[in-house]
Order: sequence, then C-alpha cells, then structure tokens
Amino acid sequence: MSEKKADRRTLRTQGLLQEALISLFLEKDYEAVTIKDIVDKANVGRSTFYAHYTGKDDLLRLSIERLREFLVEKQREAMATKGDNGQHLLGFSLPMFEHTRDHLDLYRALVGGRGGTIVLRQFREILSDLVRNELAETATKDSADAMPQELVVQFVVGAFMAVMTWWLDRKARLPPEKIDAVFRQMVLQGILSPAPS
Amino acid sequence: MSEKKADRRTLRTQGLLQEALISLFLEKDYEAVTIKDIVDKANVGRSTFYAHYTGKDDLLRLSIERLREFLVEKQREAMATKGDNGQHLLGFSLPMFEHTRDHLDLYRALVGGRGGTIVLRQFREILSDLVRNELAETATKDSADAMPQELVVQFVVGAFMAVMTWWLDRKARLPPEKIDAVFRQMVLQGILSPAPS
DNA sequence: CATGATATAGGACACAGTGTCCGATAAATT
DNA sequence: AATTTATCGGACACTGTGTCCTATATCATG
Repeated sequence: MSEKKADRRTLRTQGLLQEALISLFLEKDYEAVTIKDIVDKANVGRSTFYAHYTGKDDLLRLSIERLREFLVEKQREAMATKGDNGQHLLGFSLPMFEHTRDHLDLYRALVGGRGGTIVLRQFREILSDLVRNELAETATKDSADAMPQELVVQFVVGAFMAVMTWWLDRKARLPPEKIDAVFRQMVLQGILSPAPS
Repeated sequence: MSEKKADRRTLRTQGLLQEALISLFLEKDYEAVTIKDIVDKANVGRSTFYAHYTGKDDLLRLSIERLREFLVEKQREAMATKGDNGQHLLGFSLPMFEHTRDHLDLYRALVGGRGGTIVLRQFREILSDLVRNELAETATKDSADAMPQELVVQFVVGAFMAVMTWWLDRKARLPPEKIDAVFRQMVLQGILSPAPS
C-alpha cells in the first residue's frame, strides 16, 4: 500500500475515532450508532471523519484489524512459550478465552448481542486464519485427511463461536480453563464420549 | 393473540410483500433493500405497507416465522417416518440439508453472504429449538450429563451452521447424504477419529 | 344486489442520516 | 519563518423513513 503516515494530527484523530466507536459499542447496537455520535464523542469535525474513512463500515473494519494484529501476536506468544508439550492442537482457544475474560465488556458488546454482520464476519475470518495455521502445521499427521481442511477449519471456528457466545451470555462464570476444556472435549472427541472429571 | 384474519385483501397484500422481500434477497443485501423496493416489486402502496408492518425488520421476522413452521413440520415428518431405527440422534440434519438443496438460491441468499443479523439470529433460534427438542428426548441416556444441555445445543447448532455455510459456498456440490455424514461424524465423534471412507 | 365497513393508493409532510464541497483557521513539517 | 497539510464548521443535495389524510376500490353481509 502507498501509505505515507507521518502527521501527528492524523494519528490523533484516527485514534480518537476508533476509541469513540468502541466506546459507543458498549452503549448501543452497530446500526444505531451514527457518524454524528462518533464524531461528537471523539470531538472531531464531521468533515474530518470523511477525510479518513469512507463511512461507518470503513472505520469499523480498520478498527477490527487492530484487534487482529493483537490476537495474532498473542497467538504467536502462546505457541512459543508452551513449546510442543502436551496438547498444542487447538492452542488458540485458551488464550482466546483468557483474552476475552480480560475484556469482557468489549467482547460481550462485539460478539454477543450487538456487533453487526461486519464484526461477526471479520472476527470469524480472524479465527479462521488462526485455526488454519494451526491445522496446517499438524497436517496429515493425526487428523483424518479424508475431510477437506477448510471444512474442518470452519467447523472448529463455528463451534468455538458458539461455545464462546454461550459463555458470554452467562457472563463468563466458568473460568477460562474450564470452558476451554469443554470446548476441546467437544471438538476433538465429539459429544458422545463421556466428559472428563 | 387477538388476530382476526378474514379479508382477502390483507392476505393478498401480505403474501405479495413477503414474496417481494424474498425475491429481493436474491438480488441484494438486506440493508440495501428499501421499503420502496419492496412495495414496488409487490405493486403495493407504500402507506399500505405500514398498515401491516412497523418496518422492514417486522416484515422480515414474520416472513421467517413462516419458514419456521415449514421446518418444524418437515422435522416432525422425518421423525415419524424413520421411526426409531438406527441413528435418530441428530435427525434434524439430513432433512435440513435436503431442504436446503431444494431451495439453494434462497438459502444461499439468506444464510450465505447476504441475510443480515436478523435472519441469522432467527435461523439459529429455529435450529436451536429443533436440536433442543431432540436432545430432550434422548436426555441423560447416552450423552454426558456433565455438560450443560444448552451448551451442547449451541455447539451443535454452531457446528451445523458452519458446515452448511461451507457447503453452500461450494454450491452444494456434495450430495446431502455425504455432507450430512461428515457433519454427524464431526459432531458425534470429533475431528480426531478417522473418517468413514 | 345494495350497503356499510374496511383496505388500499397516492401524495404531502416532517425528520434523520449520509456524503460532498468549500473557505477560514489551526497545527504540523521542513 | 515559511509552507504544507489537517481540521473545523457550515451549507447543500440527496435518500430513506414513518405519519397522516382523503378519495377510491374492494370485500363481507344482510
């Protein structure tokens, strides 16, 4: 991309706008948030908004991309520290649950109730990339190669989103380790095998 | 409800509006469809629309409820004809895949790409009810009772939606029986067990 | 078939939100 | 200090929404 980032003012404004959007998500649905709301909360002129983004969706997409970078790094760390002990197969899940618990309000707003199509789609995509990477490393090793990889990825992500939503709806009462164990159990062994503990 | 249905005119208009909405879904996204689009395609006055529905969402919700009735009945049939032979555990899935294949365009428009938050949420809810019923019948029998029922329901529904979306994205090339087998395999046995042929 | 009830058509209206454009002002870069 | 560049704030056209009203057409019923 031919991006020339330099001026402090642009960085400041973009930061303010993204913060404002996220903060507004804690109050109301995505559709309900107007550009006026955003620029008011950010103390930015309305025309300035359009100097940076083409519209609401644009700002939202770019904001979520920042979350992606964060998660990818988090993921990389987790993979590194844990080395290749025990079960590294669905290694993304526990860090995700932990990160979610640390930012409960935000996730409840984004993934739960609120958060329109865009957020969900993009969040799904980020997770898909994570899972795809993991599965690529352990490819054709222990998993059944009779199934298309991408289908397995989508299955895992769909299951994860479902479990996470259930967890969020109950205000994350279970500790991350517990819900993670249940998730892994169901995905890896299915719902017929007896549960552990 | 204090519903007094009688006049042919109201039935006619409501039918036209619902058909128009669905037909428009095949062309563009939910957000992109305006009320003007709907009433134009339905050949109905704009004010007449508001005499029946409070807005776009209202019409959409009621339209999907018709789909629910259809699916519930379909489900009831399938349960009856198959009796209690073989595996009736995830009995909803095969009929769903078949029904999807028979109305590919509609499902690709609703569940795939298009179809906003409302459709997905409501569709999820319908599926959840189906699965909940099934699981209630076979409760505490073979499944692990250590897991909350509702969590299992959400897991199954999430997995199903993921598999179905994958299937739809590839234009449902696999026959319903095949994709159903894969789905059942993954949900019941997990992704670690070897796949059947 | 006549009559009263009711649904519809179509237009006027106020309103909210979007996106563009422009000139004046403020702040950054060099 | 000079110049480039971002911001501000208002004006403007535009689209879509939801309400209200009246004349007209269609239905249900006796």
